[in-house]
Amino acid sequence: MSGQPKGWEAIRAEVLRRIRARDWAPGEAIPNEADLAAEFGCARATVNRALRDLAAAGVLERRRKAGTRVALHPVRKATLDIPVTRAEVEARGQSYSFRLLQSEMALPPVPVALKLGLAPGSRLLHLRTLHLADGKPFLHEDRWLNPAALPQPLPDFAAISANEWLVTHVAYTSGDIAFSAENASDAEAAILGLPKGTALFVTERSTWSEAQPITAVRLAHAPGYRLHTLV
Amino acid sequence: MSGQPKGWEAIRAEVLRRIRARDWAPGEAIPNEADLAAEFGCARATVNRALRDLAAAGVLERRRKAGTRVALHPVRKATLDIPVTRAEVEARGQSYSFRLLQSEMALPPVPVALKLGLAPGSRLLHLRTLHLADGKPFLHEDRWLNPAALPQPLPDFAAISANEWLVTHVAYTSGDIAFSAENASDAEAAILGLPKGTALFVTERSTWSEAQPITAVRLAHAPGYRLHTLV
DNA sequence: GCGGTTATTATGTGCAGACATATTAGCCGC
DNA sequence: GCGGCTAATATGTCTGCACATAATAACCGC
Repeated sequence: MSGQPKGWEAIRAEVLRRIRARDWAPGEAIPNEADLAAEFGCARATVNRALRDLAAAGVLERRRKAGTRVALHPVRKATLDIPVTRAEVEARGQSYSFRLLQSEMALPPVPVALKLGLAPGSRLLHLRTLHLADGKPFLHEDRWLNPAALPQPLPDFAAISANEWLVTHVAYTSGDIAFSAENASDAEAAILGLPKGTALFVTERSTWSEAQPITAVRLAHAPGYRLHTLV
Repeated sequence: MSGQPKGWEAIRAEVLRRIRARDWAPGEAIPNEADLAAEFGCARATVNRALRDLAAAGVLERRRKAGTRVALHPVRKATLDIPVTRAEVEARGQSYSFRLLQSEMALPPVPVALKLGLAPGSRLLHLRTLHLADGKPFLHEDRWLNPAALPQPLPDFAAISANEWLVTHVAYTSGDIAFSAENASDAEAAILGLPKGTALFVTERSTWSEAQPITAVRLAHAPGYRLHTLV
């Protein structure tokens, strides 16, 4: 009817405005696509694009035939970027380097083997790497790699960090990430040059390619590390 | 030419397969939309939908005229759900409760005032809340609220947690979240019933409605807390 | 009333064509 | 060779139409 918004982003903005203004209250159904298209004077596909985007953001809930309604619990979703360590350090304007502390075939600890779903007794490549920013310890990486799932030949991990090599040479299909806080053990404190017990920000990740486990890694960040995101 | 995939998801899957199979290597440009549409025997809009989705996932990078290329640094994006504390506790199958420890108008510390962009001397409502899971300390919430930006009247925050009331009564337009690890201070350790120095997982959030600051909050999680997500 | 089948409805997706817009590549004059 | 203008090009978006699909609502026989 009245429509002056142009483009699907304008429509998204207007719908969002109405939700925020409580014109359309949480849990309440909003007009269907055809009606909105008529009101805004655009094609239904354009309205669809806008509403689909809001649904992806968790603001709306849509079901066929049932229609579109304002989400009751705005499950607020944040998206995190998971960069390569080198890029992360360089983005802070610091110089990046790393030292390979250990590289050997070994039997992984039970939790790692379980998590990756490996047969007992499978041996993996165990890498421990210290990443440095401006020469100071930044991150301790403790990684288990499944050679059977990797393209051969493997590189010299003292020359290229496993982190970086994997990103450019192995495509994973799925994985999971967990963040937590831990007190530094004696050993880890020594490696990072910190007092024992210092609170470390820990990232644990495991990745698969199809059904094959590729790697499980634990990253212990030096104090001051913050994972930041906008919503 | 050959195309049998049907639907934009099939096209996305096929493109992804080629990327993973290294048919199209990282950094390399892939055929343009028109060519792919011809190959798959579908409309360009359908290819566009698939490629747009992969670009949103960080797998592809697209620029007008420059074309589409496989992302060099698969800046993997993970989406986090940020639930209300009550829902989070109940999702673990535990019973939720909370205790309001403090509620008073006060002058916020400088970092908080700066972060919210407040004029010096502005007074805010300071709330401290202990959230419990099965009666045990789960989360210590230290919140500064800007009453000027809130709908009146304010509720009794001893009866409904600020967390929950805000979600259902105040729509924010933007905000930011940061995660870090900190050693528990004496005071915080006492509140959470932990030894001093315990590593705490800390979430800091601030939110705005338009240009108005609404709230800044610091959440200190008891040990064992993990933020988890799939990619 | 009750259970199960059928019709209706809102969203999901597809197509072909058109125009908009950002960027690059090439051209031109100096 | 170099700076700046211009044209070419790939993506971004919109339209109007069509059909598919999922889920509800209506109906009907019992």
